[in-house]
Amino acid sequence: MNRKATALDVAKLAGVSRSAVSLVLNGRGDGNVALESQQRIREAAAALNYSPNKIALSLRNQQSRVIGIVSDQVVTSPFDGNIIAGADAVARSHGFVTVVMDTELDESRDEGAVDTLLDRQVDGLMYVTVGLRPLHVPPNMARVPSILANCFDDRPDAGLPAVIPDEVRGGREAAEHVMALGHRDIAFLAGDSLTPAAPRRIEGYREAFSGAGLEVNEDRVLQVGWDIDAGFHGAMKLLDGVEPARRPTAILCANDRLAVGVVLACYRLGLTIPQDVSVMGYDDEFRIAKAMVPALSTMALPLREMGAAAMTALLAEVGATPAGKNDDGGPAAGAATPAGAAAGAGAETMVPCRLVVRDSTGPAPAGR
Amino acid sequence: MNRKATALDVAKLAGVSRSAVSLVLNGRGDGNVALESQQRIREAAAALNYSPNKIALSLRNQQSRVIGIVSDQVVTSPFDGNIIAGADAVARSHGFVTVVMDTELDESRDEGAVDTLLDRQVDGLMYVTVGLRPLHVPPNMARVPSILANCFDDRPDAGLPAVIPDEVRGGREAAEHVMALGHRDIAFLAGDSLTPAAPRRIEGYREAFSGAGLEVNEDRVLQVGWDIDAGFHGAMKLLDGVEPARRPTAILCANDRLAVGVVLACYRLGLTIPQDVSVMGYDDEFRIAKAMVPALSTMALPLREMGAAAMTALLAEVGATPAGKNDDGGPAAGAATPAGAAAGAGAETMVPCRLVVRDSTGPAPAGR
DNA sequence: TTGAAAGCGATACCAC
DNA sequence: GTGGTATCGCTTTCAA
Repeated sequence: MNRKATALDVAKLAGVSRSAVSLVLNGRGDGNVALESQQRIREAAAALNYSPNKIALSLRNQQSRVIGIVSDQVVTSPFDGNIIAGADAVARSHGFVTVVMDTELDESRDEGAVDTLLDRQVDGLMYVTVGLRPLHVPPNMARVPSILANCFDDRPDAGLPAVIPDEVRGGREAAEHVMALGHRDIAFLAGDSLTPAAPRRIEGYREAFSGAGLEVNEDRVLQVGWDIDAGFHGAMKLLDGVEPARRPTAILCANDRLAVGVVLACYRLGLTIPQDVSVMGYDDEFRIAKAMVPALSTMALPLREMGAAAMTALLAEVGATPAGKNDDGGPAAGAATPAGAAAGAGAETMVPCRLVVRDSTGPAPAGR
Repeated sequence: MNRKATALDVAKLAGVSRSAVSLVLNGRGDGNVALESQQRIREAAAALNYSPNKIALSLRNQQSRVIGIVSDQVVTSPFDGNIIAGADAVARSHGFVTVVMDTELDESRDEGAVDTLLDRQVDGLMYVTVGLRPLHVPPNMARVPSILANCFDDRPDAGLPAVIPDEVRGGREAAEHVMALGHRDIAFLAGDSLTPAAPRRIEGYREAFSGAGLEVNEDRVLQVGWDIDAGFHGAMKLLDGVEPARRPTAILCANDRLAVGVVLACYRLGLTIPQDVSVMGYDDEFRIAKAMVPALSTMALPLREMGAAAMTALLAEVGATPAGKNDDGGPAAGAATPAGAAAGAGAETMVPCRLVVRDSTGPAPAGR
C-alpha cells in the first residue's frame, strides 16, 4: 500500500533529472542522453517498479485514453455483454480502457451518465443497447467523438454513426435455409414491434418468399413476445389440435428463448424435431442454443463483431495510434472487424448475421 | 467539441481569482468570499456550464474516485452481470465510477488487468467471478483496498475479504421446500465438482435429509454438468423406462438451465409437472426461470446484493464519504445491503439465497 | 475578503 | 548531452 514510485524517485536513484527519465523511458533517449545514463535510468526504473501515473499523463496530454460506454441494460442482459466485450478487446489493444455506465433502462439517466463520463474527460463515447432500436441521442454526446452500437440515431438524417446487425438479411437467410430444406409452410414467431428487430426480420422473411416466388400466408406470422412462454403458447396455437397436413412444417423464431418454448410445446404434443417440424432460433444465445435438445439451428447475432467494429471506428475518430500498445499483458484478442467497419459521420454500418445449422432443422416431411 | 470551461474561465467572467471560484463552488464560500462575488461566481459557472475536470481533481487529491473491477467472465455471462450492476449502483451513489476489465477466463491476464487498473490510480479493486470459486488472488491487489465477490481467497487464512452466497443454506432450503410438500424421494442434479457451488449445495441437501431424519439415497445425486442437455440426459436416466413407483418425485437442479432440460425430458416422456414430478431450479435466471412453462420454482442467487455489499464494504475501506453525491443525476438506486455487509480483513460475508416458489413444484403424488 | 503561489506527476521546450 | 521550467486544472495555504 506504499505510494508508487514517481519519475522523480527514478531520477534521484539514477542520479539524473526527471527530463532524462522521461526521454529514456519513452524511447527518445538515443541522441539525447548518454548511454551510460540510459542504462542507469532503466535499472532504476526496474528496481523501483516504476510505471507512469496515468492520471498525470492524462492531464498533461489532454487525453485520458478512456472510452465511455453508456448502455441501456447491456450489463445485466443475458448475452449482449458480448458487444461490450468486443468493444473492450479492441480498446484494450490500443491501450484504452472503457468505463461503462448502465442506465438500467431509465432514460432519464442518459444525460447524467454522459455528463459523468464527460467530466472524467473520456476521449470518446459509445452508446450500446440490448436490442436494435432507435435512440434519442443525449445531446452532450456531440461534445466528443461518439458512435452507436446496436442502435441508431432517431433524428432524420446526419446524426451519429451506428453499427447495427443486418436484421433483414438475417430474417431472409433464416427463411432461405429452411426453404432449401424443402419447407414451404413456414411460420414466423416474432417478438413485439416495439423494437425494429422483429419487423426487420419479418421483412427479410417476406423477401425470401417473394424471392422464391411464394406467397406469404399472413396467418403464419405471429407477434407474440420474446420469452419462453410466448414461444410455447405461440406454438400451441399453431400446432395443438391441428391435423398434420395443416401444420406449418417449420417455425422460425425471433430469438432462441422463443424457440425453447416452441420445442417445449412440440414435446408436450408428442411431436419430434426436426422430423415433424423444424424449429429455428435467432441470436445463438450462449449456453442455450447449442445446449438445447435438439441443439438449435439459429441465426447468430454478430454481437462481438459489432462491438469491435464500433470501437475500431470510434478510435479512428479519436485519433488513437492504431498500433497502440496493449497494456494488459494479454494476447491481442483482435476480434474480427468486418470490412468497411470505419463508419463515416452519420453512416450506418450493417454487420451480417451468421447462419448456424444444428439439429433442430431438417428436411420437410415427405409429401409437403 | 469545443474545449470545456475551466475554473479560470469562470474566474475571469466573474472578475475574481481562481481560488474564490474553488471556495464558492465547494461550499466553503461563506465567511471567505463576499456574498456578491459568490453570486457572480455561481452565475458565471452556470453560464459557462462549468464542471471541474475530474482528472485534475484526481491528480490534486490523490484520489481518482474510480474502483477497478476485474472479472473472469462476468461481462459475457448470462446473468452474473447483476453482481457488477449492484456494485456499480453503490459506487455511483458515492460519486465513484467503476472500470471493469474482463479477462474472459484467461488467468494469465489477471496480473496485467490489475496493473492496468493500478496504473490508472484506482482507489480500490474488486474481483468478481461467474461462479463461486477459490481465487488465486493477483498479488498486486494488495496495493490498494480490495475485496472479492463470488469468490474467495485460496490462501489458507488472512487473505482478502470476500462476499459469497450461502450455498449450503441454499441447497438445504431448496430440499426443505420440497420436503414440506411431502416429497421424500428427491433427486439432486448437480453441476461438476470443479466449482465449490455444486458440492456446497449438495451438502445443504444432505443437511436437510439428516435434519428430517432421512437417509440420502446416493443414487439420487448425479453430477452431470451445467447445461440444458446435461439436465435432459440426467432426467432421462432418472425417469425413462422407470416404473412410476420407483421414480423420484422431485428433482432439484443446481441451476435453471439444468431444470429446463429436466422439464424437456418430462414432456418428452409424457410426464406432467408438478403433478408427476416436481422440478426446482437454482439461480432464478432472468428471462428463464420466470418464463418457463411451467414457471420454475428456484433458489435465487443474491447477485445484486452481493455486488452491493462488496462495494459498500470496499468503499468504507477506501474511506469514501458515505453520503457522497450521486453525480449521475439519477435516482440513488440504493441496492439493499444485507446487515453485516462490511467485511473485516479476511472475513467471508455470506449472503443468503432466496427461495422463489412458482409453478414447477407441488405436493408429492398421493401414496408416495 | 482577496489573490498569489505551491504542489499533484509527467512531458517538452529551451537554454546552458 | 543535460537539467531547469512552464504547463495541464484544481485545491489549499498563506500573506497582504
